[in-house]
Amino acid sequence: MNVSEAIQLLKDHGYKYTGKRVDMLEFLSEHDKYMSAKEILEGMKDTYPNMSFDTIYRNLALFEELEIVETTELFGEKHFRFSCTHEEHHHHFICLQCGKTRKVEICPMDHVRNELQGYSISGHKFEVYGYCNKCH
Amino acid sequence: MNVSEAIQLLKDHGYKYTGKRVDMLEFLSEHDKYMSAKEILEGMKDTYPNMSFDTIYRNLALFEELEIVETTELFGEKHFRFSCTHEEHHHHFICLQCGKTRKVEICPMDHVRNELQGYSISGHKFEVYGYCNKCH
DNA sequence: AGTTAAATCGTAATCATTCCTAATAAGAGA
DNA sequence: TCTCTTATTAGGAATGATTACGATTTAACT
Repeated sequence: MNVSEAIQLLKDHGYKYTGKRVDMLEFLSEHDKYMSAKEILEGMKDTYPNMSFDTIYRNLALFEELEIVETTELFGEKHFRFSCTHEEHHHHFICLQCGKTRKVEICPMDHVRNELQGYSISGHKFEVYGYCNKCH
Repeated sequence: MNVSEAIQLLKDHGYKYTGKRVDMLEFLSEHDKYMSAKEILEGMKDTYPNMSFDTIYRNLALFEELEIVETTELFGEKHFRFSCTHEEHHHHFICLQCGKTRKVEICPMDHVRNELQGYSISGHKFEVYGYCNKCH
């Protein structure tokens, strides 16, 4: 997934091409880490000083729906990052200081399905938290 | 962990024995599932019709600190359940309908530490979501 | 250029959680 | 049992993230 693909995806679903959406996508793409809505709004300030929270939240929700971004809950706030791969299922190590991530290759579900036979499984979450080399 | 042990733990740490705390502990213990603060307050209404949110949240935070309860985020709200074991590290399958849980024996961290050598790991989260037999 | 529906702004509303202050009650000691 | 000290609590106000809404603007199509 990159910015062009994301824009194409929006078009394919009948959504309009707007400067704000492109800017948000570029900002997300450039910053390879989990960010809060406020941080993303802050990052738009240079180009769009009056961008409203409504626009941020609405577009992020749209991006999430189209799987352009991945989300998680950190410190009681929803955080967003540009989807690092669109094809492969994966998990993350997340730095609690800077929000940067590192892919974790292993998926625990491979080992768990046997244990939960008969249950209807609709999803799972596996995240490792800590501090990256720079923040440690 | 049971109610008596929890009360003893409170005493050992210099906290007072109050009817409200005991009632909360009993309610949590009887309901073997994740519940929101509101649900727990609702459950207290019979015995303590005027119990305040402050009391609920303050005591739940205390219980969490003493590891009497386990917590997780569901549907954007913090949820609480009586700690099912105090000794062993474990994870849960969680029913998104009723909140009931089932222990998952496997911990993915056993397989992940090698992958993340050099990182400072401070925690992790692994939860499986779905619907239990009754709710399916 | 004109039309139309989507997108956006600015602000108000919502909802979970936290904070604050006066009143209450538990535990310790006399 | 009585009093004193301090933790606990009720009630309501404050906070902070997120959502909703009416008015205005703008992208996309004719």
